Amino acid sequence: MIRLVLVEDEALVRLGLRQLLAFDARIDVVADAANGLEGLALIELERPDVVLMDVRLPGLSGVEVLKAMRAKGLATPVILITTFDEEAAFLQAMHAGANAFLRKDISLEDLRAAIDAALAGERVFRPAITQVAQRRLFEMKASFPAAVLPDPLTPREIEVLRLMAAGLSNKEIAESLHAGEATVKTHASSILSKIGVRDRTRAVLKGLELGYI
Amino acid sequence: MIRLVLVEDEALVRLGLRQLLAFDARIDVVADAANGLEGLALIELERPDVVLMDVRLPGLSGVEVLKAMRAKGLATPVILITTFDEEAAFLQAMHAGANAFLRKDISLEDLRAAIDAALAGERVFRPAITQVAQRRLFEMKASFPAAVLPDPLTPREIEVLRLMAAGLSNKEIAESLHAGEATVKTHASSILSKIGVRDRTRAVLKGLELGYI
DNA sequence: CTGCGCCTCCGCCAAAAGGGGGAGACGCAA
DNA sequence: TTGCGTCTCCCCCTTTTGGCGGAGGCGCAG
Repeated sequence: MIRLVLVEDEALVRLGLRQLLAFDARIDVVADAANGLEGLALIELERPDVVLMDVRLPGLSGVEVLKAMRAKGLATPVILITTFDEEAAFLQAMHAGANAFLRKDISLEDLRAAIDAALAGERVFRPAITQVAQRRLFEMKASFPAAVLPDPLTPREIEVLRLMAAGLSNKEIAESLHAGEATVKTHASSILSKIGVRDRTRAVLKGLELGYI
Repeated sequence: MIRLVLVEDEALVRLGLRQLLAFDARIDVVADAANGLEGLALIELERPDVVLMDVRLPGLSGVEVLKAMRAKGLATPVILITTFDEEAAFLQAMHAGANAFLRKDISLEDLRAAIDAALAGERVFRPAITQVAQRRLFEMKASFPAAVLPDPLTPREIEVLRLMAAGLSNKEIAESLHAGEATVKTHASSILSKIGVRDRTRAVLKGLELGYI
C-alpha cells in the first residue's frame, strides 16, 4: 500500500484528487491538509511514502513546505501540482528537490505514472509542463542552478507588490507605507527587474503566479 | 430523483463536485460538460431538473449559457458557482435569472440547500457571497437593474484588454492589432471607464474577475 | 433615411511609470 | 571591523499612460 499525504487548500480539488486517487487501489490517502503548515506537520507525523501537494497554499507555499521537509532531512518524494504553468515556481520546485511538477488538468494515468516514478526516486516533469519551462530546465542543467532561479523579493518589496496588485499608484503606495514616492519607485524598479518583467501589470500577474500575492 | 447537469471545465473540480453530489442519494448527475457550448447542448438534450454550472468556462461563459437557456425558453433552475467573488458576474447572473450564485468553497449543506431552493423556484444568493455584492443587490432591487450592470466591452475592447493582460504596451497592442496607437488608447480609455478602474493594472485584474481574460 | 454603436484616428496635455546613477543609515553576520 | 543586504531618499531623464474633445467611415436596426 502506498501511503500518500495530500495537501491542497481548495476543498473541491482536494475531493477531486482523493476521488482520482481512489481509482488506484494501491494508494491510501492517509491524511490531507488544507494549508502548508498543517501539511508539513502531517508529513512529519505520518511519514508517508509520497506527498501530493499544491504549489499555492495559504501560509506556507508548497515549495516552502518542500524546502522545510528537505531541511529536516525528509527525503519523501514530493509531487507538486499547480493550476497554471508557473515557471518560476517550477524552477524553485526543481531546485528544492521536487520529484514531479504537474498541472491540475492531468489525467489519472499521468498522476499514477508520476507517483510510481516518484516512488522509484525518479524526477519527472514531463506531463503538462510548458515548453518554456522545459527549455529552461535544460539551461538550468547546463549552467548554475541558482542563475536561473528568480531572485526572491524582500519583505518590503512584497508589500509594495501587493499594493501594486491592489491598484495603487506609487504615490498611494508611499502614503500607505509611510514612505517617500522615490522609495516606492526604487522598490518597484527592483521588483520588475527581479521577476523579469517590464511593467507593473505583468508584475502583478507574475506575482500572482509566484504566490507573492 | 433529482436530475442534475454539471458544467465545469476543471476536471478536478468536476470530480470534486460529483463526489460532493454523490453524498446526496436524491441527486443523479445525468451528464457533465467541460465547456459552455457542450453544456448548453446537454441541457437542451437532457432537460434536467437543475443545472450546476461554473461561471467561467471556455467558450461560452456560465452566464452566457444561462442567457441562452432563458432565451430558448428553458426555465430550468441554474446554480452558478465561481472560484472568486465575482461581483459583476454575480450581477449579470442575477439579471439573467440565475437561481443561486455560490462560491466554490461551499459546504455540502450549502450546496444541497441551494439545490433544494432552486428546485422550489427560489433564488438564493446568501451563502458565501460578498457583502458588497449583497449591498449592490439591494441597490439593484431599488433602482433600475440595468443601471448597476457593468457596461459590456465590445469585441475589440476585449481583444485590447487581453493584450493588456499579456503585458503589451499600447504601441505593441497597436502593432499586434494592425491599428494605430491612438486607436488603442481610445479603446484602453473606454475599457477603464467601462469597468470602473483607473489604470491597466486593475483593469487586467478586473478583466480576470469578469471572465474577459 | 436616420440614428446609433463601433472602429478608426487626430491633437493636446498632465500624470505616472520606469531607467540610470548616487548616497546615507541600519542591522546582521562573518 | 568590514562587508552585505535592506530600506530610505535624491537627481535627471525618457517613455507610457490616461483624460479631453473632436471627427470620419461603416454597418445595422428602427
